Amino acid sequence: MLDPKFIRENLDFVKEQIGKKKYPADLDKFIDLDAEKRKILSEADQLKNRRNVVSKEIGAIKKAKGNADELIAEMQTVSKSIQEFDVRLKEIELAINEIMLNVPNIPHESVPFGENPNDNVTIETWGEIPKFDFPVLEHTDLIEKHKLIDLKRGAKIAGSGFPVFMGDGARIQRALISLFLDRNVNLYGFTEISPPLLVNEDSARGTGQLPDKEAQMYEATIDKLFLIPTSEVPLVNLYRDEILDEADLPIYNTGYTPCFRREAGSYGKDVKGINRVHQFDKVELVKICKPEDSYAEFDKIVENVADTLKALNLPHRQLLLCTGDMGMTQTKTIDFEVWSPAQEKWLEVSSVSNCESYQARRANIRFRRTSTGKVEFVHTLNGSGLALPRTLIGILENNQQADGSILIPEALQKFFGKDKIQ
RNA sequence: GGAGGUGUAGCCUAAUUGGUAAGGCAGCAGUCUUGAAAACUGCCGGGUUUACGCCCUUGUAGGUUCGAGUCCUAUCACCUCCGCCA
Repeated sequence: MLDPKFIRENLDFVKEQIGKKKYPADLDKFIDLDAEKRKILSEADQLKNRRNVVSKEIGAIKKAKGNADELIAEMQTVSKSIQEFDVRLKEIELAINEIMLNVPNIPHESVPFGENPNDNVTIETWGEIPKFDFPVLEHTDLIEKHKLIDLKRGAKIAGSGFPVFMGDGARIQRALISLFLDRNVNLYGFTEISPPLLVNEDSARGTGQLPDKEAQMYEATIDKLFLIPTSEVPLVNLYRDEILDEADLPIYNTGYTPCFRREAGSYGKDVKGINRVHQFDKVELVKICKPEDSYAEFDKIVENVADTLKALNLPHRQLLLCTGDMGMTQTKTIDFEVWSPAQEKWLEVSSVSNCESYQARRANIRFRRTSTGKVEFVHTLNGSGLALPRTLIGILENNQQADGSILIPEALQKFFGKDKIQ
């Protein structure tokens, strides 16, 4: 959510900026409603003040055994007016809220304008794209050959897109999770969090999954809970409706969770194997910090993620997303993509974003600045570090050998327990 | 799932038959001091306002009332006991 005051005072600028993203919003209507709201609020406040003052008088008169019938009669009509104002106010606030929840965040000045993914900018490419002197197998073949993942049985017990990891497949998943968490905690200073996998409606709204991405989430309707599409949701909502101490910032949280996504619109080649699935594992990075620090913290997350990909020796590139390809809540996003030699394309394994105060405003996460004593919204950032399935594809495909075996990256070996799959 | 109890600001604790949230601790600033402690003064939930001020806040949402921490309804969290359960 954007600052209503900022919109009011910079209407043209905001219109221009959000026009660069693909989310329509009726800001003119907001301006009208906002003006009406403030008018009514001030009138209602005056009446409430009158009621408070007179009610006190009535109390004093009653105590002195006097007659307050006239004042009480007046207050009856005043109270009725207040009630009418409050009803109208609630209607307006509901309407404003609906608009505001659909106004996207304003892109950072460093973000390139663009219509679609073609306009994203590659800012760094790392590693050598491997050359093979034998026919390259796709990950779908490799997982079958080594019995790492059983897609058919997964489809049987749950549905298409619910892979069953088994044997070395299950083990390498566990190894990757351990590697990621250990690095995030020991090298980058994050605190490990193991959160609930289901969240309530307020949490889903707090991080911006509702109302924008409702169709992407599985819902436990009887209990009004949502299966998390990313641990960003619980990791940020931990602090919902809180005022944090300045001394506690920045907060660095990392968490491993399964993630659940309905992904209704996907089809075709993209979903082959484990390229895109309904349930997958991910280790997430979340930061809560002061506004003036968020872009430095953003750069640090990007560096951390790149560092981990290098540790796995995975050829990858960084993309600065253009305005048209960004999500609603972000001001700036850098995607990390790993090279798939069999599919001959780049696969997204991480997305690092700064939400500035957008999520904080929605989720009402603030901090008290010691120097001024004032309460301000925090900035929130998140990044994957990393998502497992495509990272696994990268490892399997890039490290395959002529004899069909797969070498395990050195950094992963101590977690995996051996140096190859064969 | 059943029964009972408890929710007041960071923490602890008051508030008469309904009369508009008292106080303490911690914390922050200042005075005093060589420095510190102690003592004293002010601040010490949120919003809004240049400011004075005003509005909101007793878990949450409603209701009754001129007026609700207090009465009524619903709901949530925690504690105790019972049941079920990895």
